[in-house]
Amino acid sequence: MTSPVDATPLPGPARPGGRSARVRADVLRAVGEELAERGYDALTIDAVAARSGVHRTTLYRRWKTVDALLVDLLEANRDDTWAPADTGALTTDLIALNREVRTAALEEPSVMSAVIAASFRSPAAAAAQTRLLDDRYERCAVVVTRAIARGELPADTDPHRLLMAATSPLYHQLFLRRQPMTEAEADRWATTTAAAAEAGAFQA
Amino acid sequence: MTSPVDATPLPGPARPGGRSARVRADVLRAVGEELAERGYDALTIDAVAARSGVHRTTLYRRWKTVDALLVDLLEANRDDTWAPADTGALTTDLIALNREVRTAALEEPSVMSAVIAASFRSPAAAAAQTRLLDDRYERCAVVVTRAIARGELPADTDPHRLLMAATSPLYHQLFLRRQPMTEAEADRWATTTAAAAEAGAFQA
DNA sequence: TCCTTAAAGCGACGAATGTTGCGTTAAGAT
DNA sequence: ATCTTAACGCAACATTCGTCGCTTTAAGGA
Repeated sequence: MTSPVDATPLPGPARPGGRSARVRADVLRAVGEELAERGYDALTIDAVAARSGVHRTTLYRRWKTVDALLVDLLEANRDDTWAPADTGALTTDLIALNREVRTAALEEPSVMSAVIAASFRSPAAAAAQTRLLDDRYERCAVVVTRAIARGELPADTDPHRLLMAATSPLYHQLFLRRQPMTEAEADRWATTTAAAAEAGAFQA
Repeated sequence: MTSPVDATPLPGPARPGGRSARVRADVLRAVGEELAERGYDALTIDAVAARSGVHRTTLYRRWKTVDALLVDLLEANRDDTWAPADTGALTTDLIALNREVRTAALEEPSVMSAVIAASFRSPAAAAAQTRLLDDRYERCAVVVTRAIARGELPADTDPHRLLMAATSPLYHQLFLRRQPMTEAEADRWATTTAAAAEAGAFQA
Protein backbone atom coordinates (compact mmCIF):
# COMPACT_ATOMS: atom_id res chain seq x y z
CA MET A 1 0.00 0.00 0.00
CA THR A 2 1.99 3.02 -1.14
CA SER A 3 0.44 6.34 -0.34
CA PRO A 4 -0.16 8.53 -3.40
CA VAL A 5 1.99 11.34 -2.01
CA ASP A 6 4.86 8.92 -1.54
CA ALA A 7 7.51 10.12 -3.98
CA THR A 8 9.69 7.35 -5.38
CA PRO A 9 12.91 7.14 -3.37
CA LEU A 10 14.72 6.04 -6.53
CA PRO A 11 17.66 3.73 -6.12
CA GLY A 12 20.84 4.47 -8.03
CA PRO A 13 22.91 7.65 -7.96
CA ALA A 14 20.78 9.76 -5.66
CA ARG A 15 23.03 12.79 -5.78
CA PRO A 16 25.59 12.57 -8.54
CA GLY A 17 25.81 16.33 -8.83
CA GLY A 18 28.55 18.94 -8.56
CA ARG A 19 30.88 17.93 -5.78
CA SER A 20 30.79 14.21 -6.39
CA ALA A 21 31.50 14.75 -10.05
CA ARG A 22 34.40 17.06 -9.29
CA VAL A 23 35.88 14.56 -6.84
CA ARG A 24 35.60 11.79 -9.36
CA ALA A 25 37.28 13.90 -12.04
CA ASP A 26 40.13 14.81 -9.70
CA VAL A 27 40.63 11.22 -8.67
CA LEU A 28 40.59 9.78 -12.17
CA ARG A 29 43.02 12.42 -13.38
CA ALA A 30 45.32 11.48 -10.49
CA VAL A 31 45.00 7.80 -11.36
CA GLY A 32 45.95 8.49 -14.95
CA GLU A 33 48.95 10.60 -14.00
CA GLU A 34 50.17 8.18 -11.38
CA LEU A 35 49.86 5.30 -13.81
CA ALA A 36 51.67 7.17 -16.56
CA GLU A 37 54.48 8.44 -14.35
CA ARG A 38 55.14 5.59 -11.95
CA GLY A 39 53.40 2.58 -13.41
CA TYR A 40 50.93 0.06 -12.08
CA ASP A 41 53.04 -1.17 -9.18
CA ALA A 42 53.11 2.29 -7.64
CA LEU A 43 49.39 2.72 -8.13
CA THR A 44 48.14 2.67 -4.57
CA ILE A 45 45.10 4.16 -2.88
CA ASP A 46 47.25 6.42 -0.74
CA ALA A 47 49.26 7.70 -3.69
CA VAL A 48 46.08 8.57 -5.57
CA ALA A 49 44.64 10.24 -2.48
CA ALA A 50 47.76 12.32 -2.00
CA ARG A 51 47.93 13.40 -5.63
CA SER A 52 44.26 14.13 -6.05
CA GLY A 53 43.78 15.89 -2.72
CA VAL A 54 40.81 13.65 -2.00
CA HIS A 55 40.75 11.88 1.32
CA ARG A 56 41.78 8.23 1.60
CA THR A 57 38.49 7.32 3.21
CA THR A 58 36.54 8.64 0.28
CA LEU A 59 38.53 6.48 -2.11
CA TYR A 60 38.05 3.41 0.05
CA ARG A 61 34.33 4.12 0.25
CA ARG A 62 33.63 4.89 -3.38
CA TRP A 63 36.11 2.61 -5.15
CA LYS A 64 37.34 0.19 -2.51
CA THR A 65 40.37 -1.06 -4.52
CA VAL A 66 42.97 0.22 -6.98
CA ASP A 67 41.62 -2.15 -9.58
CA ALA A 68 38.24 -0.48 -9.34
CA LEU A 69 39.94 2.89 -9.84
CA LEU A 70 41.64 1.58 -12.94
CA VAL A 71 38.40 0.17 -14.29
CA ASP A 72 36.63 3.45 -13.74
CA LEU A 73 39.40 5.33 -15.52
CA LEU A 74 39.08 2.95 -18.43
CA GLU A 75 35.34 3.37 -18.73
CA ALA A 76 35.65 7.14 -18.46
CA ASN A 77 38.41 7.47 -21.05
CA ARG A 78 36.88 5.05 -23.46
CA ASP A 79 37.35 6.39 -26.96
CA ASP A 80 34.13 5.97 -28.90
CA THR A 81 35.58 7.48 -32.04
CA TRP A 82 38.46 5.10 -32.62
CA ALA A 83 38.44 3.23 -35.90
CA PRO A 84 41.05 1.13 -37.68
CA ALA A 85 42.94 2.83 -40.50
CA ASP A 86 41.57 2.37 -44.01
CA THR A 87 44.58 1.83 -46.23
CA GLY A 88 42.75 0.30 -49.15
CA ALA A 89 43.94 -3.30 -48.83
CA LEU A 90 43.57 -6.08 -46.27
CA THR A 91 47.27 -6.71 -45.81
CA THR A 92 48.15 -3.09 -45.15
CA ASP A 93 45.10 -2.63 -42.92
CA LEU A 94 46.28 -5.53 -40.77
CA ILE A 95 49.84 -4.22 -40.74
CA ALA A 96 48.60 -0.86 -39.49
CA LEU A 97 46.53 -2.60 -36.85
CA ASN A 98 49.36 -4.79 -35.63
CA ARG A 99 51.71 -1.84 -35.45
CA GLU A 100 49.20 -0.02 -33.32
CA VAL A 101 48.84 -2.99 -30.99
CA ARG A 102 52.59 -3.40 -30.75
CA THR A 103 53.16 0.27 -30.02
CA ALA A 104 50.50 0.29 -27.32
CA ALA A 105 51.90 -2.88 -25.77
CA LEU A 106 55.45 -1.54 -25.75
CA GLU A 107 54.82 1.88 -24.24
CA GLU A 108 56.43 2.28 -20.86
CA PRO A 109 54.92 2.28 -18.33
CA SER A 110 52.31 0.22 -20.10
CA VAL A 111 48.65 0.95 -19.45
CA MET A 112 47.72 -2.17 -21.37
CA SER A 113 49.93 -4.26 -19.16
CA ALA A 114 48.36 -2.66 -16.10
CA VAL A 115 44.87 -3.55 -17.25
CA ILE A 116 45.85 -7.12 -17.95
CA ALA A 117 47.56 -7.43 -14.59
CA ALA A 118 44.47 -6.05 -12.89
CA SER A 119 42.25 -8.46 -14.77
CA PHE A 120 44.02 -11.32 -13.01
CA ARG A 121 43.01 -9.95 -9.62
CA SER A 122 39.51 -8.58 -9.65
CA PRO A 123 36.50 -9.88 -11.55
CA ALA A 124 35.49 -6.28 -12.24
CA ALA A 125 38.78 -5.60 -13.99
CA ALA A 126 38.42 -8.83 -15.90
CA ALA A 127 34.97 -7.80 -17.07
CA ALA A 128 36.28 -4.41 -18.15
CA GLN A 129 39.06 -6.09 -20.07
CA THR A 130 36.52 -8.32 -21.83
CA ARG A 131 34.36 -5.33 -22.74
CA LEU A 132 37.38 -3.42 -23.99
CA LEU A 133 38.59 -6.17 -26.27
CA ASP A 134 35.10 -7.02 -27.46
CA ASP A 135 34.62 -3.41 -28.42
CA ARG A 136 37.96 -3.41 -30.20
CA TYR A 137 37.14 -6.50 -32.24
CA GLU A 138 33.74 -5.10 -33.05
CA ARG A 139 35.25 -1.95 -34.51
CA CYS A 140 37.96 -3.85 -36.36
CA ALA A 141 35.47 -6.08 -38.13
CA VAL A 142 35.09 -3.42 -40.83
CA VAL A 143 38.60 -4.22 -41.98
CA VAL A 144 37.30 -7.62 -42.96
CA THR A 145 33.99 -6.52 -44.39
CA ARG A 146 35.77 -3.93 -46.52
CA ALA A 147 38.11 -6.61 -47.83
CA ILE A 148 35.12 -8.78 -48.66
CA ALA A 149 33.49 -5.86 -50.46
CA ARG A 150 36.69 -5.36 -52.48
CA GLY A 151 36.62 -9.02 -53.41
CA GLU A 152 39.84 -9.81 -51.55
CA LEU A 153 38.20 -12.32 -49.25
CA PRO A 154 35.50 -14.99 -49.47
CA ALA A 155 32.13 -13.57 -48.42
CA ASP A 156 31.77 -15.97 -45.50
CA THR A 157 35.09 -15.09 -43.88
CA ASP A 158 34.80 -14.90 -40.09
CA PRO A 159 36.11 -11.46 -39.02
CA HIS A 160 36.72 -12.48 -35.46
CA ARG A 161 38.82 -15.51 -36.24
CA LEU A 162 40.83 -13.59 -38.79
CA LEU A 163 41.57 -10.77 -36.35
CA MET A 164 42.48 -13.22 -33.62
CA ALA A 165 44.94 -14.92 -35.93
CA ALA A 166 46.58 -11.63 -36.81
CA THR A 167 46.87 -10.08 -33.37
CA SER A 168 46.98 -12.86 -30.79
CA PRO A 169 50.61 -13.78 -31.55
CA LEU A 170 51.60 -10.24 -30.57
CA TYR A 171 49.87 -10.38 -27.21
CA HIS A 172 51.22 -13.86 -26.63
CA GLN A 173 54.79 -12.93 -27.42
CA LEU A 174 54.80 -9.62 -25.55
CA PHE A 175 52.72 -10.35 -22.47
CA LEU A 176 52.80 -14.10 -21.92
CA ARG A 177 56.11 -15.16 -23.35
CA ARG A 178 57.62 -11.77 -22.51
CA GLN A 179 60.01 -11.67 -25.37
CA PRO A 180 60.69 -8.69 -27.63
CA MET A 181 59.04 -8.36 -31.01
CA THR A 182 60.28 -6.24 -33.86
CA GLU A 183 57.96 -4.26 -36.07
CA ALA A 184 58.97 -6.53 -38.95
CA GLU A 185 57.74 -9.56 -37.02
CA ALA A 186 54.47 -7.86 -36.22
CA ASP A 187 54.10 -7.01 -39.90
CA ARG A 188 54.81 -10.59 -40.80
CA TRP A 189 51.92 -11.90 -38.70
CA ALA A 190 49.70 -9.47 -40.55
CA THR A 191 50.83 -10.55 -44.00
CA THR A 192 50.76 -14.26 -43.18
CA THR A 193 47.24 -13.95 -41.82
CA ALA A 194 46.05 -11.92 -44.79
CA ALA A 195 47.43 -14.49 -47.20
CA ALA A 196 45.84 -17.36 -45.30
CA ALA A 197 42.53 -15.51 -45.19
CA GLU A 198 42.60 -14.89 -48.91
CA ALA A 199 43.13 -18.62 -49.36
CA GLY A 200 39.95 -19.20 -47.37
CA ALA A 201 41.42 -20.23 -44.05
CA PHE A 202 38.82 -18.37 -42.01
CA GLN A 203 35.65 -19.25 -43.88
CA ALA A 204 32.66 -20.27 -41.80
CA MET B 1 98.52 -13.96 -0.22
CA THR B 2 96.43 -16.91 0.87
CA SER B 3 97.99 -19.01 3.56
CA PRO B 4 98.30 -22.67 2.57
CA VAL B 5 96.23 -23.79 5.53
CA ASP B 6 93.51 -21.38 4.51
CA ALA B 7 90.66 -23.60 3.40
CA THR B 8 88.45 -22.06 0.72
CA PRO B 9 85.34 -20.61 2.37
CA LEU B 10 83.38 -21.47 -0.78
CA PRO B 11 80.53 -19.24 -1.74
CA GLY B 12 77.26 -20.82 -2.76
CA PRO B 13 75.06 -23.17 -0.72
CA ALA B 14 77.31 -23.63 2.28
CA ARG B 15 74.95 -25.93 4.14
CA PRO B 16 72.11 -27.19 1.99
CA GLY B 17 71.81 -30.32 4.06
CA GLY B 18 69.10 -32.09 6.01
CA ARG B 19 67.08 -29.43 7.81
CA SER B 20 67.14 -26.84 5.06
CA ALA B 21 66.05 -29.41 2.52
CA ARG B 22 63.23 -30.59 4.77
CA VAL B 23 62.06 -27.04 5.35
CA ARG B 24 62.04 -26.33 1.65
CA ALA B 25 60.10 -29.49 0.93
CA ASP B 26 57.52 -28.65 3.60
CA VAL B 27 57.14 -25.12 2.31
CA LEU B 28 56.81 -26.04 -1.34
CA ARG B 29 54.25 -28.70 -0.52
CA ALA B 30 52.29 -26.09 1.42
CA VAL B 31 52.49 -23.66 -1.50
CA GLY B 32 51.15 -26.27 -3.87
CA GLU B 33 48.29 -27.22 -1.57
CA GLU B 34 47.37 -23.64 -0.82
CA LEU B 35 47.40 -22.81 -4.51
CA ALA B 36 45.29 -25.81 -5.42
CA GLU B 37 42.75 -25.33 -2.65
CA ARG B 38 42.37 -21.58 -2.37
CA GLY B 39 43.96 -20.17 -5.49
CA TYR B 40 46.52 -17.50 -6.14
CA ASP B 41 44.75 -14.65 -4.37
CA ALA B 42 44.87 -16.52 -1.08
CA LEU B 43 48.51 -17.40 -1.55
CA THR B 44 50.15 -15.31 1.15
CA ILE B 45 53.37 -15.71 3.12
CA ASP B 46 51.46 -16.10 6.35
CA ALA B 47 49.15 -18.75 4.95
CA VAL B 48 52.08 -20.78 3.68
CA ALA B 49 53.85 -20.38 7.02
CA ALA B 50 50.80 -21.55 8.93
CA ARG B 51 50.21 -24.54 6.70
CA SER B 52 53.81 -25.65 6.49
CA GLY B 53 54.65 -25.11 10.14
CA VAL B 54 57.68 -23.08 9.12
CA HIS B 55 58.12 -19.69 10.71
CA ARG B 56 57.16 -16.52 8.84
CA THR B 57 60.60 -15.07 9.27
CA THR B 58 62.22 -18.03 7.57
CA LEU B 59 59.97 -17.58 4.55
CA TYR B 60 60.73 -13.88 4.38
CA ARG B 61 64.43 -14.60 4.63
CA ARG B 62 64.70 -17.43 2.15
CA TRP B 63 62.06 -16.46 -0.39
CA LYS B 64 61.14 -12.87 0.35
CA THR B 65 57.89 -12.85 -1.69
CA VAL B 66 55.02 -15.13 -2.65
CA ASP B 67 56.07 -14.84 -6.26
CA ALA B 68 59.45 -16.27 -5.39
CA LEU B 69 57.71 -19.16 -3.65
CA LEU B 70 55.67 -19.81 -6.75
CA VAL B 71 58.75 -19.67 -8.96
CA ASP B 72 60.56 -22.11 -6.72
CA LEU B 73 57.62 -24.50 -6.81
CA LEU B 74 57.63 -24.31 -10.56
CA GLU B 75 61.33 -25.02 -10.89
CA ALA B 76 61.06 -27.89 -8.42
CA ASN B 77 58.07 -29.50 -10.12
CA ARG B 78 59.39 -29.01 -13.59
CA ASP B 79 58.70 -32.10 -15.67
CA ASP B 80 61.75 -32.91 -17.75
CA THR B 81 60.11 -35.92 -19.33
CA TRP B 82 57.16 -34.20 -20.97
CA ALA B 83 56.87 -34.57 -24.72
CA PRO B 84 54.07 -33.82 -27.16
CA ALA B 85 51.99 -36.77 -28.30
CA ASP B 86 53.03 -38.47 -31.53
CA THR B 87 49.82 -39.23 -33.39
CA GLY B 88 51.36 -39.71 -36.80
CA ALA B 89 50.11 -36.56 -38.51
CA LEU B 90 50.63 -32.83 -38.08
CA THR B 91 46.95 -31.95 -37.75
CA THR B 92 46.24 -34.47 -35.04
CA ASP B 93 49.48 -33.65 -33.23
CA LEU B 94 48.43 -30.01 -33.07
CA ILE B 95 44.93 -30.96 -31.96
CA ALA B 96 46.36 -33.01 -29.12
CA LEU B 97 48.60 -30.13 -28.17
CA ASN B 98 45.83 -27.56 -28.18
CA ARG B 99 43.58 -29.78 -26.14
CA GLU B 100 46.31 -30.12 -23.57
CA VAL B 101 46.81 -26.35 -23.43
CA ARG B 102 43.08 -25.76 -23.15
CA THR B 103 42.67 -28.29 -20.36
CA ALA B 104 45.56 -26.83 -18.39
CA ALA B 105 44.23 -23.31 -18.86
CA LEU B 106 40.73 -24.28 -17.77
CA GLU B 107 41.55 -26.16 -14.58
CA GLU B 108 40.26 -24.41 -11.48
CA PRO B 109 41.97 -22.91 -9.61
CA SER B 110 44.38 -22.44 -12.45
CA VAL B 111 48.08 -22.78 -11.78
CA MET B 112 48.80 -21.42 -15.23
CA SER B 113 46.74 -18.36 -14.46
CA ALA B 114 48.63 -17.90 -11.19
CA VAL B 115 51.97 -17.99 -12.94
CA ILE B 116 50.87 -15.47 -15.51
CA ALA B 117 49.48 -13.19 -12.82
CA ALA B 118 52.75 -13.44 -10.91
CA SER B 119 54.73 -12.65 -14.04
CA PHE B 120 53.08 -9.23 -14.12
CA ARG B 121 54.46 -8.42 -10.69
CA SER B 122 57.96 -9.72 -10.23
CA PRO B 123 60.75 -9.91 -12.77
CA ALA B 124 61.74 -13.27 -11.32
CA ALA B 125 58.30 -14.70 -12.05
CA ALA B 126 58.42 -13.19 -15.51
CA ALA B 127 61.76 -14.84 -16.15
CA ALA B 128 60.42 -18.18 -14.94
CA GLN B 129 57.42 -17.79 -17.23
CA THR B 130 59.74 -17.10 -20.15
CA ARG B 131 61.87 -20.14 -19.34
CA LEU B 132 58.79 -22.31 -18.98
CA LEU B 133 57.32 -21.33 -22.33
CA ASP B 134 60.68 -21.45 -24.11
CA ASP B 135 61.16 -24.97 -22.83
CA ARG B 136 57.68 -25.88 -23.98
CA TYR B 137 58.25 -24.55 -27.49
CA GLU B 138 61.60 -26.28 -27.62
CA ARG B 139 60.02 -29.64 -26.87
CA CYS B 140 57.13 -29.08 -29.24
CA ALA B 141 59.40 -28.37 -32.17
CA VAL B 142 59.62 -32.10 -32.86
CA VAL B 143 56.01 -32.02 -33.96
CA VAL B 144 57.11 -29.84 -36.84
CA THR B 145 60.32 -31.67 -37.63
CA ARG B 146 58.42 -34.95 -37.71
CA ALA B 147 55.91 -33.45 -40.12
CA ILE B 148 58.75 -32.25 -42.31
CA ALA B 149 60.30 -35.72 -42.23
CA ARG B 150 56.96 -37.19 -43.31
CA GLY B 151 56.83 -34.77 -46.18
CA GLU B 152 53.77 -32.95 -44.85
CA LEU B 153 55.55 -29.62 -44.59
CA PRO B 154 58.16 -27.64 -46.53
CA ALA B 155 61.64 -28.29 -45.14
CA ASP B 156 62.20 -24.66 -44.20
CA THR B 157 59.05 -24.34 -42.08
CA ASP B 158 59.68 -22.31 -38.92
CA PRO B 159 58.55 -24.46 -35.96
CA HIS B 160 58.24 -21.57 -33.60
CA ARG B 161 55.98 -19.49 -35.82
CA LEU B 162 53.80 -22.47 -36.58
CA LEU B 163 53.38 -23.33 -32.91
CA MET B 164 52.63 -19.71 -32.03
CA ALA B 165 49.94 -19.60 -34.68
CA ALA B 166 48.31 -22.75 -33.36
CA THR B 167 48.37 -22.01 -29.64
CA SER B 168 48.41 -18.24 -29.14
CA PRO B 169 44.71 -17.82 -29.97
CA LEU B 170 43.90 -20.11 -27.05
CA TYR B 171 45.93 -18.10 -24.56
CA HIS B 172 44.54 -14.90 -25.97
CA GLN B 173 40.93 -16.01 -25.76
CA LEU B 174 41.18 -17.62 -22.34
CA PHE B 175 43.51 -15.30 -20.44
CA LEU B 176 43.38 -11.94 -22.15
CA ARG B 177 39.93 -11.80 -23.64
CA ARG B 178 38.60 -14.03 -20.86
CA GLN B 179 35.95 -15.71 -22.92
CA PRO B 180 35.16 -19.42 -22.96
CA MET B 181 36.52 -21.69 -25.66
CA THR B 182 35.08 -25.05 -26.64
CA GLU B 183 37.24 -28.00 -27.48
CA ALA B 184 35.93 -27.77 -31.03
CA GLU B 185 37.24 -24.23 -31.34
CA ALA B 186 40.62 -25.25 -29.99
CA ASP B 187 40.69 -28.08 -32.52
CA ARG B 188 39.82 -25.66 -35.27
CA TRP B 189 42.83 -23.46 -34.57
CA ALA B 190 44.93 -26.58 -34.86
CA THR B 191 43.46 -27.65 -38.19
CA THR B 192 43.52 -24.16 -39.67
CA THR B 193 47.17 -23.73 -38.69
CA ALA B 194 48.12 -27.15 -40.04
CA ALA B 195 46.48 -26.38 -43.36
CA ALA B 196 48.16 -23.00 -43.63
CA ALA B 197 51.50 -24.54 -42.75
CA GLU B 198 51.13 -27.19 -45.41
CA ALA B 199 50.46 -24.39 -47.88
CA GLY B 200 53.80 -22.87 -46.88
CA ALA B 201 52.58 -20.05 -44.64
CA PHE B 202 55.41 -20.47 -42.14
CA GLN B 203 58.37 -20.93 -44.45
CA ALA B 204 61.51 -18.98 -43.59
C1' DT C 1 82.28 -37.21 20.27
C1' DC C 2 82.77 -32.31 20.27
C1' DC C 3 82.87 -27.63 17.86
C1' DT C 4 81.67 -24.33 14.73
C1' DT C 5 78.33 -21.87 12.55
C1' DA C 6 74.55 -21.74 8.93
C1' DA C 7 69.95 -21.69 9.19
C1' DA C 8 65.58 -21.80 11.76
C1' DG C 9 62.68 -20.06 15.60
C1' DC C 10 60.86 -16.30 18.20
C1' DG C 11 58.92 -11.93 19.70
C1' DA C 12 58.76 -7.21 19.07
C1' DC C 13 58.60 -3.45 16.24
C1' DG C 14 57.41 -0.02 12.40
C1' DA C 15 55.07 0.85 8.24
C1' DA C 16 51.52 0.18 5.12
C1' DT C 17 46.81 -0.97 4.40
C1' DG C 18 41.93 -1.00 5.45
C1' DT C 19 37.92 0.24 8.63
C1' DT C 20 34.72 2.86 11.60
C1' DG C 21 32.21 6.57 13.99
C1' DC C 22 31.31 11.16 13.88
C1' DG C 23 31.35 15.95 12.56
C1' DT C 24 31.12 19.03 8.36
C1' DT C 25 29.93 20.51 3.76
C1' DA C 26 27.20 21.44 -0.01
C1' DA C 27 23.66 19.46 -3.77
C1' DG C 28 19.17 19.53 -4.71
C1' DA C 29 14.44 20.09 -3.30
C1' DT C 30 10.88 23.07 -1.20
C1' DA D 1 16.15 31.66 1.71
C1' DT D 2 15.81 27.37 4.19
C1' DC D 3 15.97 22.45 5.04
C1' DT D 4 17.37 17.71 4.37
C1' DT D 5 20.70 14.50 3.71
C1' DA D 6 24.18 12.22 0.58
C1' DA D 7 28.82 12.52 0.22
C1' DC D 8 33.19 14.13 1.94
C1' DG D 9 36.81 15.11 5.62
C1' DC D 10 38.98 13.65 9.64
C1' DA D 11 41.09 11.11 13.31
C1' DA D 12 41.47 7.02 15.71
C1' DC D 13 41.62 2.24 15.43
C1' DA D 14 42.46 -2.61 13.66
C1' DT D 15 44.86 -5.62 10.77
C1' DT D 16 48.20 -7.20 7.72
C1' DC D 17 52.82 -7.02 6.00
C1' DG D 18 57.62 -6.96 6.20
C1' DT D 19 61.94 -6.22 9.15
C1' DC D 20 65.30 -6.74 13.00
C1' DG D 21 68.02 -8.44 16.93
C1' DC D 22 68.54 -12.20 19.49
C1' DT D 23 68.30 -17.14 20.88
C1' DT D 24 68.16 -21.95 19.70
C1' DT D 25 68.86 -25.93 16.83
C1' DA D 26 71.25 -29.13 14.21
C1' DA D 27 74.42 -30.09 9.85
C1' DG D 28 78.82 -31.11 8.73
C1' DG D 29 83.70 -31.09 9.77
C1' DA D 30 87.59 -32.05 13.14
